[in-house]
Amino acid sequence: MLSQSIEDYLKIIYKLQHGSDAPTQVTTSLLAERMGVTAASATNMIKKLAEMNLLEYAPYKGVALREAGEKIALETIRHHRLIELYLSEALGYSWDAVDAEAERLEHAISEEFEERIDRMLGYPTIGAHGEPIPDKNGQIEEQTYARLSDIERGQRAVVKRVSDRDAAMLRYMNDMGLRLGTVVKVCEKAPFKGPLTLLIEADQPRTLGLEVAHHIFVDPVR
Amino acid sequence: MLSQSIEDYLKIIYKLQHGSDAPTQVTTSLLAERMGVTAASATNMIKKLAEMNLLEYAPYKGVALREAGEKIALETIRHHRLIELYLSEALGYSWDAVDAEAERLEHAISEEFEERIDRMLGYPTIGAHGEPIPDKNGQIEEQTYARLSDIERGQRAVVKRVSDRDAAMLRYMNDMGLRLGTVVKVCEKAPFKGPLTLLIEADQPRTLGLEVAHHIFVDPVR
DNA sequence: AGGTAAATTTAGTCTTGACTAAAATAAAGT
DNA sequence: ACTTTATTTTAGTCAAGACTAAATTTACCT
Repeated sequence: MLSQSIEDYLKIIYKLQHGSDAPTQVTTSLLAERMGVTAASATNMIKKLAEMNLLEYAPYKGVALREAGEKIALETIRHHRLIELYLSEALGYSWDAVDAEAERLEHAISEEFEERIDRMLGYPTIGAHGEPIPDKNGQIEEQTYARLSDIERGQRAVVKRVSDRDAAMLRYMNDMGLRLGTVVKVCEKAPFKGPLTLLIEADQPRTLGLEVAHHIFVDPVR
Repeated sequence: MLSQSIEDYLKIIYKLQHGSDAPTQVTTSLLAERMGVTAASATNMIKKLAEMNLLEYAPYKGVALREAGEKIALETIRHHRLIELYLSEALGYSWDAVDAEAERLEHAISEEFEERIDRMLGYPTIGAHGEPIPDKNGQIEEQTYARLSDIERGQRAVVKRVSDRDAAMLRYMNDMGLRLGTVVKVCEKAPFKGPLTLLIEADQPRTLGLEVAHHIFVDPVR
């Protein structure tokens, strides 16, 4: 059994490698920042993980997962996303609360638990925030969506995925009526990186800052 | 936040102090054995817990929980038993599998999780193996039942609680048709600590070793 | 190409919670 | 009361995973 810490490092490296704003290199400091540790601590762990053949390590350059490391990362991500969805569907958790809870539970559940909630949820492939859920074999279907901030004026789009990095932002989106599947229309785009004016479903027009719109992924309609 | 290890020590001390076969003293070696560590390790932890005012420690004599320690123990036990019941009721876990899963989950869940499953279960007071579940304030109603091994020949009784220490034994009881609420009648008691012959509900008579019968707690009927 | 700033690694510590081996204490029998 | 045995504690290690401070490497700028 691998430590919680190791699973977290691998998971974060995977996300950095495959995320929507994926950096060229997964650097020590980036990893340290996401893990909430100092760069020195991250270096230590990286060396250990490289020793275990879980990742490729080029000192001063960065890291990349090896196959074994990616497998563990995907298994951990699968746990996380299944648990998030379960908390939301079966226990009535709100959008912004599932991540913190899943963060701890993902390391504590057994294969049996994973299988049971997977079955109860009907073998889902999309998580609570629209993320793809890796299957039991570690297969994952990465989708690429447009950012709401990049949608043209007048265009309509369906919310497909949101960033789960900031709970407060999720709460804000939720309060605005933005959920997965919500249809929005971009009415205005203020110049100089100004806010968008949106029509959310058939509601009143609302304005939304670019920063938030940048974290909402959509599928343009028609 | 207290470590998982500390919660486990406190929980085990509580159970040793209040269990059905409660020893006069909770000794270092008993605690070490239940924790699966050496006596030296247990001594270390005991000293630490005494330092934290979580327990009373008389070197070479034994330990007893102080109020603060008991509170934590009961909170941990509450988590454990609510999770066990949830696994069994909501996720279809078998009797013998819930303990191992709850052992890890009990340290990972939040207050919100506790409250949600508590509500979903209808604020239960009895756990999956018949144990009382402490309430949110740490109030617990300890019940004392007779052991099936002590029931007189000819007497009928209702299964109220079973020991959850041994998963294999739980599986065996389950296979025999023994559940909470099951009515049994003691038909025979073989001499020299021999087995019992039981009528389980309206089924065929079956024999049951004293060792197992010792771990089944019942309420005599009429 | 040289110099500086930023990023990274190294070196050495700390805490937690385990371990073994040895010493100390308590209990039990004659 | 003394000796033997079992239990408990002390002393000293170890591994994991964090930290700070110092040294090193890279990258960038003129």
